[in-house]
Amino acid sequence: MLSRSRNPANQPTIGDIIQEVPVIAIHARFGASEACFGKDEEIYGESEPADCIFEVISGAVRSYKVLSDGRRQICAFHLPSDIFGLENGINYRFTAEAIVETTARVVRRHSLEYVAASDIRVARNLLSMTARNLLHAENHMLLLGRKTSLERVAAFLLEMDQRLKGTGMIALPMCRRDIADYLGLTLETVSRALSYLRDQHVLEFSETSQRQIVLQDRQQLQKLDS
Amino acid sequence: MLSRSRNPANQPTIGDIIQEVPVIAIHARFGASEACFGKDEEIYGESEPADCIFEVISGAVRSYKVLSDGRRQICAFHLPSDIFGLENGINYRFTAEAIVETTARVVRRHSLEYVAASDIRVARNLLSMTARNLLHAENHMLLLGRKTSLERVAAFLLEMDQRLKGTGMIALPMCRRDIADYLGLTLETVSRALSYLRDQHVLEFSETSQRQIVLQDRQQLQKLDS
DNA sequence: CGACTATTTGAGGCGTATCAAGAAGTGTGG
DNA sequence: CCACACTTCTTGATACGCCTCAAATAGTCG
Repeated sequence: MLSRSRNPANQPTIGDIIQEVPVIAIHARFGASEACFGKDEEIYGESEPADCIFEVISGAVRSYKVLSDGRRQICAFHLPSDIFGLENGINYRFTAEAIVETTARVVRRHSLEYVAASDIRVARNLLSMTARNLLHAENHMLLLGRKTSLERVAAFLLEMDQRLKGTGMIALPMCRRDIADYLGLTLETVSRALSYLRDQHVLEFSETSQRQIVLQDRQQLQKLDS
Repeated sequence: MLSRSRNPANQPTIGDIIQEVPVIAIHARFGASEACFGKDEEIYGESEPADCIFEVISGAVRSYKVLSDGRRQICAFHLPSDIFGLENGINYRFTAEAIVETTARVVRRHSLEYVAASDIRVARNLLSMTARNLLHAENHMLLLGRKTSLERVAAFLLEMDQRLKGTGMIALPMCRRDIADYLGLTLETVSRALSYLRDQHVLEFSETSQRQIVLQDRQQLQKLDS
């Protein structure tokens, strides 16, 4: 099972949604294709018709909402093997942009819905994906409503470490402003929190880049996450 | 169709989930019963086994998470005809408490899942409910991450007005602290925002109670909501 | 009526935002 | 490979919005 083997965290891929069929078969069954997006390129805009569903192959994507005066809230980052663009209504609820050069598998929505209408296992996978997104959103509400800046940054680092295979070596694809807009802070506050954690020997920046972070004391981070 | 007639906003009731069967029939089919909860009584606790699904008949319920030091984030208020306690995982993700004296229809989870496993229309209704919850959570993330206290209170009033039939007469079942914990603020800040809106003639308190609010300028509120 | 809870209002403090400047990193063309 | 422009990140100084603490008022219920 191709789609299972690269899926340790039990997150369904588009292959899993149509029941563990190897990715190759999905292409045949759904006419899935691949698309490539440059850095900062928009993949779709908020309230556009939601025609396609995407699975990140490589790169990273941000999904966000904006207020009329430009304040932005990033609601999720999508990393390789993540699915995004799954909608129940007619239109997309977010704008999605590639954070770095990104390739994605693209499935037409009606193809998937056609199968889901007759196959209850497909429908159940759609439900479990949506439930997973809901779980993440609810935890993020607690973070945005009640955690301090340090707690937010600690939670972010733990989330990224976990999603980037938990090696303690985090290669962040996104800039400080993206992190800030995800955590409901400013980029300066994020930077200060990271510097503080570095001074406390909880983490280290790599020599080459401030986006490469090495976790040195995960227990301390977990304590900060409350 | 009983369940349709009291359902103008197209929110599925437990009746709708099993396809528009009148409520009477649900009781027979699922063995649904009714339960009553006193003010501040816990309905279920976070991470308890999620055995039951509830539909508010009368009253109001809050669903919340807490941090170890007591900070609380209310993620949703449940009003009459709302369903809550629907989980995809094994355990509840929130604590649910009655805000006032509340009666609810109770359905055993496995009864519903038994039907959903074979009936794709039931499964699709479960998906659409979860998607609706997700939509609300995502909008609330924007509020918690990026809106000012005044914008949050304005958004709250508009949400409550809409859910309480949009008459402009809002009888809030919850106290200021509950509102604050829903909006990621303190109760004093909520109180100050409401007083400010009263001074601006955007709303009025009823003579009898500060929980009865009359909206006088909804346009102004919508402007504040960004 | 009296005890208790909920709400309002005020004064002051704190945490994060804002503004600003410099350092570090990245990319491009010569 | 370096020079230059540009973006990203860090750090400092200050401002401000919301929180905290406190007290008075209003509302609720026995």
